[in-house]
Parts: sequence; C-alpha cells; structure tokens
Amino acid sequence: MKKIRDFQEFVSKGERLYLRHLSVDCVIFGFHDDSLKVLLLKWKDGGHWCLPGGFVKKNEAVDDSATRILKDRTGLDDIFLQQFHAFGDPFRDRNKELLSIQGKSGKWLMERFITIGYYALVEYSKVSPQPDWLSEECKWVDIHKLPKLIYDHQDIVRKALAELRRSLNDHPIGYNLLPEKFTMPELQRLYETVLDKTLDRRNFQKKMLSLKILERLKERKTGGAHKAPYLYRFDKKKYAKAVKQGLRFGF
Amino acid sequence: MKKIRDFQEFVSKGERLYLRHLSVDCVIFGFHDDSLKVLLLKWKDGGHWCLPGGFVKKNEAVDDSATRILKDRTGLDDIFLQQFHAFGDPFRDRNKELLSIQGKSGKWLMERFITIGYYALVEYSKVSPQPDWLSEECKWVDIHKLPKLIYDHQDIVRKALAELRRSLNDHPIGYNLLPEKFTMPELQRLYETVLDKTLDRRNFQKKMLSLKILERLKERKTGGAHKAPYLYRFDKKKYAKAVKQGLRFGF
DNA sequence: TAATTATTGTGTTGAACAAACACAATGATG
DNA sequence: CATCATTGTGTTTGTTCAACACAATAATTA
Repeated sequence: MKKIRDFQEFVSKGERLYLRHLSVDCVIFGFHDDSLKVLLLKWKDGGHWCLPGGFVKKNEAVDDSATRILKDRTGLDDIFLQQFHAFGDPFRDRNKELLSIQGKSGKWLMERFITIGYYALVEYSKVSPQPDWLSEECKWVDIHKLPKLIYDHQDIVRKALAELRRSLNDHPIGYNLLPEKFTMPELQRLYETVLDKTLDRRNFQKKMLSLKILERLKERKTGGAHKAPYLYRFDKKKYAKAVKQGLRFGF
Repeated sequence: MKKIRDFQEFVSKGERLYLRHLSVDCVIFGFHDDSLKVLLLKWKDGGHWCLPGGFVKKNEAVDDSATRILKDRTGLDDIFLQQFHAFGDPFRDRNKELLSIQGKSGKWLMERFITIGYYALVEYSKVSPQPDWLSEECKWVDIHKLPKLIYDHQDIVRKALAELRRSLNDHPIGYNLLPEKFTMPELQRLYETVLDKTLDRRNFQKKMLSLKILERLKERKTGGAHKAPYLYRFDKKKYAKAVKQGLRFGF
C-alpha cells in the first residue's frame, strides 16, 4: 500500500479514491490491568480525540475497509470484527470546523458522512498502536475514563459496548480478548469488567467449565503474590463446535 | 409529498435529491394465517421481486428514510423499526441490467450501492400494501415461500430473520405483530413460527404470564369450532417498565 | 337434545440449573 | 514458620424448565 504523505495529498486524492458520504469507524476493545480499553487517536491539529476510522474505496467491500483500518492502526490481521450499527444522522458530524480543510479539493470531506460502526476484539499485548497521518497519538484508553470525543463518537462507543454485552450470551469473548493462556480469575475479571458487575467466583468457574471449551494446563508460578492459579486455554475444536451449535451463556 | 410521475423523472431528479451510493431496504414482517409474512414488490419491468426500499435524501436522517419508505408502502406511521445491518459488498447489486435505465441522467443509479437494512414489525391487518412507481404489485409473501429476489435481497431477509430471532430474548414481538387483542394460542403460534419449532402449550403460557405484561380479558366466542380461548392484551405500563428493566425470555 | 370431538385451562413432578455460602490448600511475605 | 491473600473445590437450597394428565367447554353431529 502506498503511503499517503500528508493531509493535503490525502484530501485531494480522496475524492477519486473513496465513496462519497460514507465512512467506517472502529471501536477496538482490549483488556489490560483488569480494565476494558478502547483504542483512540488524538489529532495533531487541536488535540481532539476520535475513534480510528477511514473511508471506503470505490471498489472495496465495507467489511474490507474495516479490516484495512484495523490493520493500519494495530498491525494485526485476522481480527475478530463485528459490524454493529450505521450512524446516519445528518448532523452527527456537523462541527467540521475542527478540521482545517483548505482548497476546493477538500470539499468532499466537509460534506455529510454516514458512518458504519464496527467493533473489534483484540489481544492487548499484540497491538502496536499506530497513529495515522492526521494524528499525533494512538493509544489505549480505559472505557470508563474516555476523554471528550469528536462528533457522535461517544455514542458509537456506547452502542458498541452495548452490543458487546449483548453478544456475551452467544460468543466466548475471552477467546479474542485474552492471551492464549490465562487464568480463571483473569477470565472472570474480563466478564466482570464488561458486564460491570461482580460475579461469584465459584459459580463462574462452574459455568465456564461446564461449556467444555476450556483446557486446563499446568500451574503458573511467577508473579502473583499468592496461591498460583491454573492456566487455561481454549480448546479450538470444542470451541468451534460449541459456537456452531449456539452457545448459551447465562449472563 | 410531491408524487413522482414516472421513472424518467425520478431518475433525473434523483441525482440532486439523494445521497450517492446509499440506499435503504426494509424487511417488513407481518403475521397472518399462522405464518410469518414479508412484504415484497414486483417490478413492472421483468417481474422481478424485491424488498421495499428507497434512497436517503441529502438532509435526511437514515432512520427517517426508512420511516418514510415504510409509510409509503404500508400507509402506517409509528411502526416498530430496527436497523440491523449494512450490506456493503461491491458486487451485491451487480446485475443492474435488470433496470432499464436510459440517458445520462440515470448514471447515478447504475453505480454501486451500500444498503442499510431495517426490519419492521407491523400488524398485518392494518397494512394496505402500496406498490411504488417501479412496481406493479406489492404483497405479502410467506417467508418460507419466497420467490427469487434480486441482488442480495435473499440474504437481507435471512439476516433480518436471524436478528428477529435474536431479539426474541429481549423484545416481546407480539406487541408489534399481533392485533390489540389476541389469544394465548395465537401468541404461541407466533413464537413457534418465528422460532420454527413447536413449544409446549402449558409451559409457554406459564412463561408468558410470569412476565406480568399481559392482561386477561373476557371470553371470545365467535369463530373457533372448539372451546373459546381467553383474549389477552399487553398492559402498556407494565410492558414499558419491563422492557426498560430488560426482559429475559428464555428462548 | 345428548353424545362427540378438538381444543383450551390448569396443576404436578422430577430434573437441571443458579445463587448463596464455607473451608481447606497454596505460595509469597516477613 | 506463622501470616495473609488468594485459589480450588463441594454442599445446600431455591428457582426455573421440561415433560406430562386430566377436567372444562363450545361447536358439531347423530
């Protein structure tokens, strides 16, 4: 992929390259330090925060646009990605004065955009956040400590989180959000964080094990200042089979 | 609203009026004769079947486009409407040769469209299906006996049904799909149809009543050749309260 | 008008699951 | 080697779910 040097070049090429009025925004979830994080960008100009996003090439599937954006910001392929909502209010991106667009060629950017929202589940430690040409910074932010975001990006995050919660009942999110090996307490804290409530340790373990998609490994010693918990990993075969049959968690 | 006289006028005005590359398609569900129906249109030209759809005006919220389309095809306001997916494959509407567009002004219609899918739940008897200017016919079709549909409209229906099933756990669909007064067997057959499986009559009733959103009325005599079942209706207050707290059906 | 028939209304039981809870084992710390 | 926070496991109790049976009723018919 050819790199776009600067803003002006991007703006003038954009009109030829992209579908008008249509963008993609991604809510990229990660889990670290017992909290749920979202990957955000900070604009060079003005320091405003926003979600990683981009546009749809004229011959590109919208899903592929999302995949491309994710790859650009995280360096990762093969990400779990889920389209969840299209945001189509005509005033959703009204205050475009935030962008300092000059010249006639940038007009397309000032027009109204409908954006299609995707959320992604990634393994925190595998991501190397990369700012785009617009941004000075790309970093993880605790979902409960979000800065003010541009446009309706706050709503987009809220909706993404709501959909993530909804999907808890069908989809074992630990598979995508945790490293390959993890402990039961870690898995539990993930669920507690997403659901924003505490769960009973013993009942949680029973429920998880009853799904028969986990495999228990040897002890883990290092680090923790207390009794070393077992490590688990997902059993891919059983996992795939279970998902196909339709898992029912009870959250 | 000014009526659009014919195809050519529509095509030439469209470019000024609508956002490019963006459409809305609606899967309108109704329930009648113990079966789930979808409202379809049949084109004058070629007799192809499709979903009711339309385009997004330059200053119109996408949700409002869907509402407008629904009003035009059914005559109804205040419809339960739910956006469920954006279909963004570049070849999804490839075979545009189905449309016989002539003239330069129609070019916009031949380009690629991303369509945003909505499903609606309506009370069958209240709908008076109205063809649009493209169509000779607008009618209800059993969801299990669909004709061949244009483009990816079959996929759109499939996805809508999947989402409807998913929503069964949070949303009491009977409220939108049945007439104000209905019997327990009717409600049950609705669920059986949507889920495509039979349910135990007694357990179903217990579950429904335990939600405390139904109000039982007097007997119903007319019609049925057997014991007359009670009539029920939704108790709007309790219903609203329950939905807000998050219903959990167990399907 | 009384028997027939299909359907509705209701209740019970046993099994599966969920919530609440207690105690022993462990590994680092001082 | 005693302490401490945390993990591993099991029991009890109540709730929900699945499977099932029988009496009541409204139109039909004999």
